[in-house]
Amino acid sequence: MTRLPSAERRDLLASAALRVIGAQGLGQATTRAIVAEAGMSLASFHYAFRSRDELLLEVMQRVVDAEMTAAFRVLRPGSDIRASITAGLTAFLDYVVNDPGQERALQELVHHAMVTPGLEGLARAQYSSYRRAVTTVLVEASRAAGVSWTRPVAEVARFVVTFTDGLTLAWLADRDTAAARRMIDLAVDSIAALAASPSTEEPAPAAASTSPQKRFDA
Amino acid sequence: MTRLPSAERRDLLASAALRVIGAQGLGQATTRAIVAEAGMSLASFHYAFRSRDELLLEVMQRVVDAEMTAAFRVLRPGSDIRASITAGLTAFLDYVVNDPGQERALQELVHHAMVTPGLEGLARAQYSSYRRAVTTVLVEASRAAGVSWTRPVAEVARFVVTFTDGLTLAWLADRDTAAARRMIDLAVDSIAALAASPSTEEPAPAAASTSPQKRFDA
DNA sequence: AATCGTCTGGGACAGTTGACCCACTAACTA
DNA sequence: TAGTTAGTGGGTCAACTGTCCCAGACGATT
Repeated sequence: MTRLPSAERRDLLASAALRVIGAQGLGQATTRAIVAEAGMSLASFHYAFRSRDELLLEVMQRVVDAEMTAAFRVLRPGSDIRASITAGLTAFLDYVVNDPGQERALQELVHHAMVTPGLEGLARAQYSSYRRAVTTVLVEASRAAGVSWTRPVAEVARFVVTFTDGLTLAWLADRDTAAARRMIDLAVDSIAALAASPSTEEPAPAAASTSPQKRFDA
Repeated sequence: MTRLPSAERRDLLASAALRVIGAQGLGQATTRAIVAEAGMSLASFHYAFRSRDELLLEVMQRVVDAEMTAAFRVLRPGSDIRASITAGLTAFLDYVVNDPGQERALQELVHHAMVTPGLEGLARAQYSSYRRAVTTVLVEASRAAGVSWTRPVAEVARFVVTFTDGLTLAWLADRDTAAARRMIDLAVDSIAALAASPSTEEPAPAAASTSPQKRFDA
């Protein structure tokens, strides 16, 4: 095998681990399976990582980054808030459909973190950075469309993440993309109902209560 | 250990396995850990089950049943569709909060089924029976309230399940019950927006408002 | 009471796993 | 060139895992 700097080797092992976890589950992601996927020997593994747990930690951090940069990068906020939301959710679904393993791995790693002593906080952190990314997107989208959210943006962001998580899990289980797109349609209505135009009194589509007339910006 | 009929022993082992999986994850749910939790010997395990996989299969089927009977049993459809939805979702959240391990175990088992050859269909089946149960509840609730759904009930059911899954995952990760209840408020608006009184062509005016104060009653 | 099938406990076994060690090689440096 | 560091391969180890076996104990039937 060619000689590689340690950092790059860690990279290779982490992405190999991600592939194995996505395809066969965390339980099958043994050090041997991972190095086989990466095409190196066991010794190289323990040269780059002190232990399997250390690798898993690196994989988790890496996945969150990838998720945020890749899934929401495509968003192009426009003047129509509904179109923006649709585009964002559709891009997310496409991302999942395109690489189901990564998403599967992500969820399995979250579960792993939840039950592993010392890693409990990681699941929480993963989620909070996840929501923060969505919050940024939401603020940007509402600004571009000239609307404001009728609930705190953090709350809207949590709602969006709640939906995408459920969407992901369902799609991973039954791979019904058409049904997933129908869910996006419904979700768009729900989320758009939380946006109100401050200037013109255009009634929100369908009907959801925008009872507290208080507006939340950024 | 006292003498037990085989069926009851399978029962004991299955629920012990469920507890172990919920508390420590599927990876730690070894045959030894399971029999220790159940308070029996290894031999008893292989007397009741041919293999660990067979036990896991039984656990999965059992969990779906428990979920459906326990989580939705409490629903008492009333004349107000919003109240019915709120009650249903709140009951579900309470169920999760009350026994987080079971829900954690459920999700982990779904992931396990998704990557295990021969069990791929089980994840799908689990979801479909899950949705069927929700469908039943929705039909009952709309009938009691004298409203109809503006989208196919199956679609509404999928929407509800999508939401509850996302809600569950988020709560398991950060245990923020107050935030979860706020999500329920938002979801209730979204779902109620899909119900229309058949007498009027227009969707329900959503006179009921989202009051952040009434978050704590069910 | 004798017998037989049901059930139990302890122990054993082979395979797998994470971790590690040591001799070896390639690249860089002085 | 010689020396030093960074990286590698293969083999090894103890621990753990799922599974199995066997000697025996219980309960019902005869």
